[in-house]
This record gives sequence, structure tokens and C-alpha cells, in this order.
Amino acid sequence: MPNSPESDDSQAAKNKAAIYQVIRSIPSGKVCTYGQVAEMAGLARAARLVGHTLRKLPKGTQLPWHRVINSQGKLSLPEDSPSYREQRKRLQEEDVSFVGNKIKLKQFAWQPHHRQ
DNA sequence: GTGTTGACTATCG
DNA sequence: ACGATAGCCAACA
Repeated sequence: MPNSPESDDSQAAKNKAAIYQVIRSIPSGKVCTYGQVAEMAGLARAARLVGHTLRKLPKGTQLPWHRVINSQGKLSLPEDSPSYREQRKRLQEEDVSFVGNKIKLKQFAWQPHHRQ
């Protein structure tokens, strides 16, 4: 008999939920890259999907989206955008320090396999 | 259905 | 360290 594949819509909703859950688990004062979030959500090589998901976040979301940055240690937003300043402000309030416009990933990257 | 875009990333010069 | 390039994949026109 034919398998019962879920619709693309349902799968997309599932992926979004997985991405949300991963981001929710990032502790304060730590950051994750898009690729890392995708991998932890079971979506390897879907870094751009994480970006798309965050871009469409509802305005009043409680998700700590500001803890997701790119692999260069920079924020993936135009520096002149309100969102950029919001993200940077929130991170600095969590004691995540910037050097120029970059974060030291070696220091602030969340390593779930390491004991804190 | 096809081509373009983008809150990505690894690699190269 | 930095910009250009190619690969990637879902959303959008």
C-alpha cells in the first residue's frame, strides 16, 4: 500500500516547530549559528531555512531569535536596520560582547555537548 | 513551472 | 582578515 506521506505544508510546520524548539533551548549569554540550529533541528544543510523561518517570525514572538547569528560571528541583518540594533542590544544585555561588529564565537558559541 | 531572492556556509585568492 | 564564488534550499513573483 502507498505510504502516507504528510503534506508539504505539514512537514514545513513540523520543521518550523523543530527550529523554534532548538532556538528556545539556547541559554542566555550564548549564541548559535544558523547552520548549527538547522543541524540540531534535524535539518542538515538547511541554514537558509532557519533564516527564512526567522524572517517570518510574528512581531510579538517570545522566541530568543537574537541568539542566532551567522558562522562569521556577525549578525545577518543590514547594519542600518532596526532589527540589527535590536539584536545587538539584546545580546549585549546578556553579556555577549562584540569586537567591532563581530562576536567571538570561540567564547560565546553554545556547545550542547559540553557541560556548562 | 521557471527564475530570482535571501536573517547561510565553505572555500579560494 | 576580506571580498568573490559556488553550493544549498525554501519562499516568492
